[in-house]
Amino acid sequence: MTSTIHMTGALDPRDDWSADNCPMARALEVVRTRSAFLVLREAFYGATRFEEFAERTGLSEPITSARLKELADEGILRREPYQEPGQRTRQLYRLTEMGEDLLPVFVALMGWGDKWLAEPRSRVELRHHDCGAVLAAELRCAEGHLVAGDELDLVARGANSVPVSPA
Amino acid sequence: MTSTIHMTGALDPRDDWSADNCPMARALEVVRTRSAFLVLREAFYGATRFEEFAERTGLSEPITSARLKELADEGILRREPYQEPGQRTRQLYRLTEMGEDLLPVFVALMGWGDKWLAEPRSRVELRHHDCGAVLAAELRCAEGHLVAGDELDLVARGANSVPVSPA
DNA sequence: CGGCATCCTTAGGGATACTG
DNA sequence: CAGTATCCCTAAGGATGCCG
Repeated sequence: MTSTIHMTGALDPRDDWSADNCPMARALEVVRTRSAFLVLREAFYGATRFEEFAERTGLSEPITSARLKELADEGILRREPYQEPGQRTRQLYRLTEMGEDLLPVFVALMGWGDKWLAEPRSRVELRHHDCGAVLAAELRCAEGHLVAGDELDLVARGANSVPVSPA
Repeated sequence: MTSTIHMTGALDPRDDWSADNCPMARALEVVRTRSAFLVLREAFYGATRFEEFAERTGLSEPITSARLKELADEGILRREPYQEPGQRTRQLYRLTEMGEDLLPVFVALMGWGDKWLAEPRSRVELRHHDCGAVLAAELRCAEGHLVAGDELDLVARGANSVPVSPA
């Protein structure tokens, strides 16, 4: 099979979708830097305090600080004040719903990395908590069909005719 | 719900999985730069010739050249010689199976970008060719269950007991 | 402990010019 | 058309030091 995405309709979707208006590109911007990725990964692992982030990511404090601030400004992390007795008020950083929604991106990355460049093979994997089975990110349509790589069409939003591939 | 990933077992999986041995981080390395992402996106759109890549991505030729070479070296693109009459032999660049397998990553990015930062809203979407329904990247386990963000366990590979979350 | 300011090094990427 | 080589600018990120 070939995973080329078929394009249909009058306009070349790339014209609408290239450069700044591409949702993939914009999403990638959020995760793209090594530091942002590491901070988010540790957030998924449950880190909440500044020092946890700095220590677990291995990032310098200035970078950790900058990334936490940016991610909070973008709405991906939420600051939550806390106070330990005798200490001043500090901030916790938690994933917002927007941040949690990044999980499929991370799982997709993990699946690909595990399959294709796992040397040395990671000794760790993600499982479904309820049944213990291994996780994967799957491509499915709203009808519930598993979608193979050559069954994608890129179409104008809202068009309701079933698109016909030019190929 | 919270999407914190539960960690189970004797070893802290992060110790095995942090830094260089993290499959997510390694996967991200491949797509991370703006140029690599754009080249891959156009490959999914069906670009094969050098000039197509340079033109559609808007990247300079040197960068296009470097990225095509790197992606080919990494096994994500494959060079394929072709010759037009009277011309010297040139190369086409096609996605390998390894490259095609990146599709869920792109779809996951797209879904997130569409949901959370689509302003202006993209007028384009991905559909299932056969039924016309909109696509999404879903988290499912090998048993076929849809997995919510708080139902993940990070466990040592191959452990066969159903893990119990410490939380 | 939880940060911010400063400085410096390196990697990403554009412009331009050149080659087969 | 399909690239390379060179040069330069900018952004990512570490080290160090300071401050509440």
